[in-house]
Amino acid sequence: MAGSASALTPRAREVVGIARVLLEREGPSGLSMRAIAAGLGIKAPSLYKHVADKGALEVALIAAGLEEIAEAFESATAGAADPLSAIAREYRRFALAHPHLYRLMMDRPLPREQLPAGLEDRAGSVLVAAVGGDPDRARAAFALAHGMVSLELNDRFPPGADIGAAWEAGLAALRPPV
Amino acid sequence: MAGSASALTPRAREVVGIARVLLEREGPSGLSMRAIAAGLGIKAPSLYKHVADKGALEVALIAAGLEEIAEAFESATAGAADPLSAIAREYRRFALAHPHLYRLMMDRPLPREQLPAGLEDRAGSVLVAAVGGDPDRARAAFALAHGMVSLELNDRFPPGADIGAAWEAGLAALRPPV
DNA sequence: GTCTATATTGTGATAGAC
DNA sequence: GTCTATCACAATATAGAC
Repeated sequence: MAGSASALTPRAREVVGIARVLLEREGPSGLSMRAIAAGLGIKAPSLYKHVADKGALEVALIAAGLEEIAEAFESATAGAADPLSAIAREYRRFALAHPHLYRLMMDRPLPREQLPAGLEDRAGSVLVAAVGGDPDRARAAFALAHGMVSLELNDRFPPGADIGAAWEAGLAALRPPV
Repeated sequence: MAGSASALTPRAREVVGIARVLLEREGPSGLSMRAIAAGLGIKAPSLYKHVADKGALEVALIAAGLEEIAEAFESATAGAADPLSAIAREYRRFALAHPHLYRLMMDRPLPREQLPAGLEDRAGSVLVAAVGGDPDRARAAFALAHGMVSLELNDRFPPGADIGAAWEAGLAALRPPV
């Protein structure tokens, strides 16, 4: 069975909440079991009563991020005149607001079997619609967006670059014909 | 002074060579000073007679990769009818052939002050020409390419996806008008 | 549900002899 | 240019008491 979303106990939810704060504030090296435990005022071994291991904790963080993105896409495109631009805006906003979470979500294969069923498709289908129905075009748009934010987060564009203009150049090319 | 390419001694070049083999064969966790030394038949502390520290070693790996890409771009576009496609083909080939080196090169800010002067621009100017002269379009093309290979390397496309078709959809949109 | 104590394994790096 | 010995540090995770 794919998509067995292991239900979290309330205390486990607190653990994940602290983990997210720590990740976003200190970066990936701040995401240690010791630090998470300290954030809750307990000791590291106690965490293992609430989450199986560090991997399960990371999966919970990833799932939460994906859900946020899917929701943002859905509400941003509802009745939008230019849904592709709306999605792009939300995508960039999410990545810049949560750079460490974004990297945790993207810099590795998706743990598909441990994610709620259908979660991956939720954001995907909105994007396919926004480019006019062609899945290949949607994948190119996904790559454009992921490439843009990942280059921006890693400071890979030259100092004077107009990142907004680069986005617009890419979106103009991929926008569906009127 | 930017671009102070610290000249490597012949022995240092051997160290970097082994490091690259190890990185590509074992992944980033295989790139330890102990393992590199073992590959040369010496002990880890001896490495510090040849390279300042692990960071300098990584910079040397990154510079070598960038030079390979710049050369590939230059020879692939010389007299090419469709230079953008030629660049895309070389870019993807490089990333798929050296996935761990590619990630080492891309998943962090560029160490610009420690790189040979002009290296970053070499690949960049070829790309700007290939999209017709617009730097914003060139940055969108860069993002598309980086996004495509990074999603492919991390298995982020759904199982049935036609990655070649997604590339073509993106390139068709960014190709300069005839 | 929390604790202490501990196992296990790893890392990069330095001092100083030869 | 290489060695041995070692520092200093960090990590995830388990056992077993309370």
